[in-house]
Amino acid sequence: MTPENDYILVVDDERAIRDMVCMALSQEQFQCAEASDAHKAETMIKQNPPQLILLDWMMPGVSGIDFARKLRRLPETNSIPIIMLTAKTEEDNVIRGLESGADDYLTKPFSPRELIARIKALLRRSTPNTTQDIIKINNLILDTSSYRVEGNGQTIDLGPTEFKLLRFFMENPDRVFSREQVLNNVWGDNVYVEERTVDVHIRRLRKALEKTQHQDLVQTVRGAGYRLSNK
Amino acid sequence: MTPENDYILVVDDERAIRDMVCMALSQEQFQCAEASDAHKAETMIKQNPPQLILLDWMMPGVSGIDFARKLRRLPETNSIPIIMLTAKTEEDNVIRGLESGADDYLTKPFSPRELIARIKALLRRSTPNTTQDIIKINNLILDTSSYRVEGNGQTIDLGPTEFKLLRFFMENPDRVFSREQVLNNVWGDNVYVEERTVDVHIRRLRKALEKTQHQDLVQTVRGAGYRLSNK
DNA sequence: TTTGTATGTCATAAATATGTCACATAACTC
DNA sequence: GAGTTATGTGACATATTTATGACATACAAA
Repeated sequence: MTPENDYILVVDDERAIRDMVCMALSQEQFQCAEASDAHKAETMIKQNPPQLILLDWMMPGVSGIDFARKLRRLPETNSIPIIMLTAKTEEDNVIRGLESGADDYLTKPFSPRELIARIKALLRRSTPNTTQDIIKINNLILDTSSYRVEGNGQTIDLGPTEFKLLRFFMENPDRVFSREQVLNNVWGDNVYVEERTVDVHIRRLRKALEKTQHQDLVQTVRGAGYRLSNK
Repeated sequence: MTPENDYILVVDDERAIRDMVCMALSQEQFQCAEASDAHKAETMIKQNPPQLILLDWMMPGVSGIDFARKLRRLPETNSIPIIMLTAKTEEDNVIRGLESGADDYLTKPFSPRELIARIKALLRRSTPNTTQDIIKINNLILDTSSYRVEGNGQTIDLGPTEFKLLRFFMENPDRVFSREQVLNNVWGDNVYVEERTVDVHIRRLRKALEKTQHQDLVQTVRGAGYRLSNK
């Protein structure tokens, strides 16, 4: 499993624990990914850094402690929150865990609810820096948190409707939507406007995109609707 | 006791606990201040915000939970890490504590070493955000401790609300906030004022900023809200 | 109390966005 | 190519959103 964006990485050699945790996470709308050892975890983190790591203390090969230390040393992983999971309850271990760079420490068996609560507490603190919802397609960058669109380095000015329209298409690239579907998704249901109104807004969007050499991005599919090309 | 700068505030009605904790803290070079109830704590926090708060769950008058919630609601105290101390060990309480805004939760009796380790783990993470008394964006310098704003060398005079507003935007540059979000973050929740009031204060802020050649810093994003441009 | 500053709200002006129409173009059918 | 249909495009009246000045009230300092 390789989630697209924000997700929590569970690193533990015990399959049962991983399953239990992932189940609990998914019920709270968290994306979840698993790794059975430190090596696999490292690869996954490199490819797509998670928002938080749940790390088992004991693992074959590299121990959780060493792995945490390593993550803390690298600037690109340094700021990812780590919660350590372990059967070891002795005080010394807790302290060693925390000192190795973990942000929190939970002893097995732990309650899923407490785990979730601790995850949320950690994310609450660390998200503000990370929260950037950016979608990239074909040199086009749309940032939903700053309401900015950039193409080939230049800023593109869009009206509210055009922004929503582009966002919708960028969230579903390469898919054709009928005018009715566009209306329902961008304008919302229960709003009545002429279907041809979509054409006009597509026009306005295209015009704005032309200014930064994005010629054929929004394509017409005759008889079917429109599509944002990803090719 | 009123430490000058960075310090950790211990809020607990039990003197013995306070003494024990402060002893442990001072051995680790942490400054320490004590408060025996929420009311006193509030006054101290207002005068000189601590770097971290150790908060007892049970206190006469306002409970630790309610106090934590309150701190989380106010923007100026929102980022101070809280560790909750308690005799209550039941899972539900842990969760309630964490959900009320605490960052960590320790049950009495706890080992001073574990407490220290958890404090360090929290500070390690939160210091970068909190310690920055001075925020700089685009030739604008805002000093949260002296309530001064300077732009291109000149001092800018702002009213309290405008200052908080600017501070909020400077802490979250390049992000668009709706009027409602601005109200919640700058005025605080549970305060009812018209959304349009934000417009007026934005106007006053802009006017003040104009005097030092900061023309287009606070931008309107039609249909969405306002943004402090970082570009 | 007086004086001065700060704050929230309103009314109105100004700016911008929106939906629709009419007509131009392009695409498809036969 | 003529006829037919779907889409592109500019213009425009209207609606919506934001800017701004004024004002009454609250609050604090003198």
